[in-house]
Order: sequence, then C-alpha cells, then structure tokens
Amino acid sequence: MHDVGLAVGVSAITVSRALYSPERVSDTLRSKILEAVDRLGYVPNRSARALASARSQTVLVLIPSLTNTVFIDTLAGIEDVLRPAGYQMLIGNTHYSAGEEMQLLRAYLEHQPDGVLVTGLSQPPEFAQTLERQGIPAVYMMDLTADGRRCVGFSQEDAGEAITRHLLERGRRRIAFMGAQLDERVLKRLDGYRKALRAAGRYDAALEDLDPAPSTMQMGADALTRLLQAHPDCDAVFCCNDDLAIGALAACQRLGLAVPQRMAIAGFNDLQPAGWVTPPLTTVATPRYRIGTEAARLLLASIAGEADAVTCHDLGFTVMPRASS
Amino acid sequence: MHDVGLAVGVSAITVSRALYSPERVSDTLRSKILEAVDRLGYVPNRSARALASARSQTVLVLIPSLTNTVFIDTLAGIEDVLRPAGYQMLIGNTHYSAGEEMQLLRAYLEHQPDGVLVTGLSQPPEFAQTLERQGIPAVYMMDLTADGRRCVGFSQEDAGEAITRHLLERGRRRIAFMGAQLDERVLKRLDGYRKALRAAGRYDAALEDLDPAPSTMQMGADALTRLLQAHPDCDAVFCCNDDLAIGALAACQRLGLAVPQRMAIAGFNDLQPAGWVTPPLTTVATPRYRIGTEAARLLLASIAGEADAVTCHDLGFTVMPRASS
DNA sequence: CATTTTCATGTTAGCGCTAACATTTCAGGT
DNA sequence: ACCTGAAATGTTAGCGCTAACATGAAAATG
Repeated sequence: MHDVGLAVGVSAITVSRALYSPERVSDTLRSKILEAVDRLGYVPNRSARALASARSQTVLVLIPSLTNTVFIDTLAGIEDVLRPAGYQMLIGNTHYSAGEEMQLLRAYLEHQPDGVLVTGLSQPPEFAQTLERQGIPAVYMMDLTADGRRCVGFSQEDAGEAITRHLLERGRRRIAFMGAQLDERVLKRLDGYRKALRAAGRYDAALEDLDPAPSTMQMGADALTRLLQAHPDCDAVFCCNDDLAIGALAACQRLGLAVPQRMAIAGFNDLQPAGWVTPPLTTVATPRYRIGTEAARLLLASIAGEADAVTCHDLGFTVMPRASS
Repeated sequence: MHDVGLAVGVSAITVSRALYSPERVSDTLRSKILEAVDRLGYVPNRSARALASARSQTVLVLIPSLTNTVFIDTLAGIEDVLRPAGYQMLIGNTHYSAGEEMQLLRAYLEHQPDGVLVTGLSQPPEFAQTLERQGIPAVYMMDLTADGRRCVGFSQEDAGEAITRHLLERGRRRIAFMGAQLDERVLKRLDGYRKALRAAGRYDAALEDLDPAPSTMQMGADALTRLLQAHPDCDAVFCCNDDLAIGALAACQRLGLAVPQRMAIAGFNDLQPAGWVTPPLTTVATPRYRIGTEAARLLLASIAGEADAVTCHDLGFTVMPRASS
C-alpha cells in the first residue's frame, strides 16, 4: 500500500481510502491510484485489514454435508446474498456430527467471522454460549424454534405430518416410515408421521425402519424389501428423503409390486430426480434456496446491528402429490 | 494471549509456543497453559497469526459448480487430506466462467493462500502469471497437460474416445453426441468422440447436439426427442454426463423406444443414480475422490518446497458397460 | 568445580493495515 | 484581503501475533 502510494505521490492511508472508502478521495486522485494498483499488481492483505479494522467481512457457514443437494442449494442462496454484500463464506462441513460441529466452530472462530449460519437447532448449549461470549450473531437454518434464536426454515414436524396425512387421504392403512441418518430433522419428520398416524388410530411402531447410517438408494431398496418381508400388509411408506424413496421405488419394480396400486411411496425434499423417476415421486418440496437467501439477509441485518422485529421466518413447504401415491 | 500468559505467570510468546510449537515448552508448563486457554475461552486470532508469520495455512480451491456431484466428491477428497494437515479450505465457485474465476482468484488472493487448487487447464495466461508473481504454487485438477504445470486427473479425450468405441463395438452405427455446458472437459470428450467415429468412418457432424446451457435431465430428454426427429436412424447416443443420459433414457421410455435394443445410451461420471435407473446406465467411472486427495497431496508437497519428480498424475478412468448399451 | 552445551523462557520489533485525530487546501462569503 | 467551514489528505499509534535474537537455568563434560 505504501509502494502504491509512493508511485502516485500520496500516503498509504489515501490508497486505503481509494480502495475502501472511495467517497473520501477526490475522483482524479482515486483513478490515478486505482491505475497504479492495477499496474503494480498490488493485492491487499486481508489479514492485516481484518486485524486493523476488527472486521473480517467473513461469515461462517456450518452445514452437515456437502454431498446432500439440500444443503448445496441452501449454500447457493447464501452465496447469492453474501457475495454482493462483500462478504466471504467460510464453509464448514460438520458431517452430521455435533462434536465436529463444535470443533469446527472453534477452529473457524479463529477467523473472527462477523456472523455464523448454522444448520439445525440442536447444538449443545456450549455452542450458543461460545458465540455469545464472542458477540457473534448467528442464524439457524432449516427448522423453527420459539426460544428466541434467529431462525429461517419450516416446521419439519408439520411437513412429516402433512405428507403422512396425504397418504392416509389416499386410502392407505398400513403406512411405514423409513429413516436414515437420523439427524434432528429426520426425527422431527418422524414425530410428524407418528402424530398423523396416532390421530388416525393407525400408528404401529413396528412399521418404523430406522438406520443411523447415511442414506443411499441402496439402503432404501434394502429397507423396503425387509419391510415387506416382515409386514406383507404394508401398503405405503414415507421415506425421510428422496434418495431412500427412489431406492424403494426401484426395489418395488424389482419385486414386481405395482406402484402406487400395491404400494404407495413418498419422499422428502423434491430433488430433481423425484420428478423424473417412473412413476414420478410424491414428495414434499422444501424452500432450500430461499432459506439460504433469507438466512443470509437476516444475518447481515444482525451484523449491522438492526434489531429485527421478526426473529423466526417460516418459509413453509409444499406437499407434491404425484403418481407414486 | 497476553492475558492467558498473565493467568499462568508467563509471557505471551510462551503461550504462543505452547499452542503451536509444543516441543519448545516444558510439559508441566504447557498443560497449565492449555488449561488456562480453555478456562478463559481464549480463541487465537488467525489474522494476526497469518500477518506475523507470513503463512496463512489456507488453500484456495476453485471449482466450477457446487451443484455438480463430480466436484463435491473431489472436494471431499481435498478436505480429507488438507484438514489433517492443519490447512483450511477457501472454496471459490467459478460458475464455469473464466471471468469469474479470475475475479475470484483476485478476491481470494487477499487471504494470502499458501496454495491453489484449480479445476481444468484453460485459464487465461494472466491466471498463471498472477500466481507466479505471488509465488503461490498451484495444482490443476481433472485433466492432464504436458506443459509442465502440476496436474492430477485423467485424459478427458481418451475417455470420450473409449466410451464411443464401446458403442461401436456393440454394433452401433449412427452414434450421436449430446453435450451441455460445453466447458473444456465436455469439449475434450467431444474430441474423443469425433476421433473414435472418424477412425471408424462413421462421423457425422449433424449428430452432435451441443447446448451451452447447464445440463439438466429435462435438457437430456428434449435433446433426445429432437435428435430422433431429425435423425430417425440414430441408434446410440453418448451423453457428456449422467444427468443428460438419464433424461434421455426417460425420453426413450416415454417415446416407447426400447433401450438398448432400439437405442443405446451412454453417460459419463458414473454417479450414484447411473446404477439405479432401469436399465442401468453404461457410463465412464471417473476417480473424482482420488483426484482430490492426490491433488491436495501434490499441493502440500509443493508448498513444502519439495521438488516433485512427477508433475502430472494420470489416475485413469473405467468404462462401465451396463444394460443401457 | 569451572566450562560448555542444551533447553526453557523472555524481549524487542515489526508484519500490513486502519481508527482517530491532525493538518492542509480550497470554495464561498464578507 | 480576510475568515469560515467543509473536503481532502496526512500522522501517529496500535490491532494480536511471531521471528529473531537474548538471557538464564539446568544438565553434561572434562
């Protein structure tokens, strides 16, 4: 910065201002400075800037997985808001582990992020305390809470309930639940499923197939086969995500079971393939991209110190009835 | 750091050493310091550390897309090597745009990354020059080159040629090419396709369907329909990726064309759904995860200043013949 | 027991930048 | 010509940390 200044005949601080507070430097001088910056190939040092200004212009984003389209879509939304605002994202992959999440928070806190975006609400109390102590605002994504934390999402439980009710309305009587990963969101969908079935007097715990391993299509196929062996009267299954559902669909085809006549299948998320398999998959469309944009906007407002009237944004969900049910 | 030192009765530098050069502090003192760090909730400031030490312990990763599983898998490989080595990733999404790539490089250079991992080889000369000038080592991923740049990947052209030859060997005579996005890798696969067909005396430019828009399954379906209308004698199609291929497959089913009897379909990448659609998709399996790990390892070696004998790692590919051909 | 070597810890200075205050310049009014 | 105040630019100090050298204490050596 000093060298650029020398080249133009001004002091370093004027170069700094030309770059970051353009209105404080006269137009002629500023264009001369920018030209010199370009000519000399000067690259500002963000560490020094962060150190001197106590603002990193960086936001930490913690998501459970990079291989799950759901979070990638959310990330895209976040980026589309943060980038234009001059913020950079630090992406931390928690691998669905609370321990790793805490560890990542610690590690990334060293970057002094101006804010944090987190997936889910079930962090250990230590998590919020750490952020509190550092005075870093956070927004929680994907789900809702009434405990005062800022959040953007939809009710996972209501969504689980809604899709189960859809299956009931289509005349299904023995509706199974297929769950993998068993993170908090899946468990809340399971709660919704139970609520709907209990209300209809049709709940049977034996019809729940839960596997803590990450979901794959193979797992969906295996689980469906197992389920039908144990419960031949089962006539529908709500899979906690589309991957499992597509695997289940393939298994039905392999077993020669007509979908939806003999077996109805519902997924969750409405990923691209859901509309493409045959028969097209009934599922719940979730506003992933918008969760990203809204969460990022809410966070930026918090960083700017704007006290927001609404701390909890419910973006809803949509049951997508298709041929698989 | 000074406060932690005060709490234990040592100077700040000893705290620094206890954290980052443990062998230089006696065991008893170190454990006392670490205890105080924990008790006081001290979080080191990475900016200050980077500024003082001139090393950021950060690697910049530039990939064209976050929604493409191919790059996510590569990212996972990179992370698995970089994290244990104490490096953090900065992920830049170039959206397949050379302009954005250059812009991202500029922006992220402000973090003074210790190294850069880039997808592809076709950056403007300015790109390599900028890195050169800053003395930052780079590794290029996904493809191969003989121009001396460090790279880890496989020959996109050979892979395109191999899968096309596979279709020829299965007796196909009018083999179309379906391409989207048209980034350098797709164009190289196209080159391989042309090479194979020309060698067999069966090349026909009219059978190439190229669309610069990002690929979707819908696009694959549309392109196949269009292709068959214009060229009813077409009996096979090599799609530049699995998404297009799955869309094409669905279109065939919709049109009542038997796959593979009437129409053979081949994809590229061997993503999870390729083995799950019916019929299972013939495709080319690519070593995405390993490209990530090997590229990261090569970069770390370069950062450490180890002159590597091999600058170009060819990890190969595998044609996966399945029922769709 | 003096001398050397090793190990553990401390002191000083500075990384590149910006906040806060200080100074200069200049347009506009008297 | 002088004054005033706003706009443009400069000076000083310090953000939190570590490199490099300095010191002191303990261990090894003859």
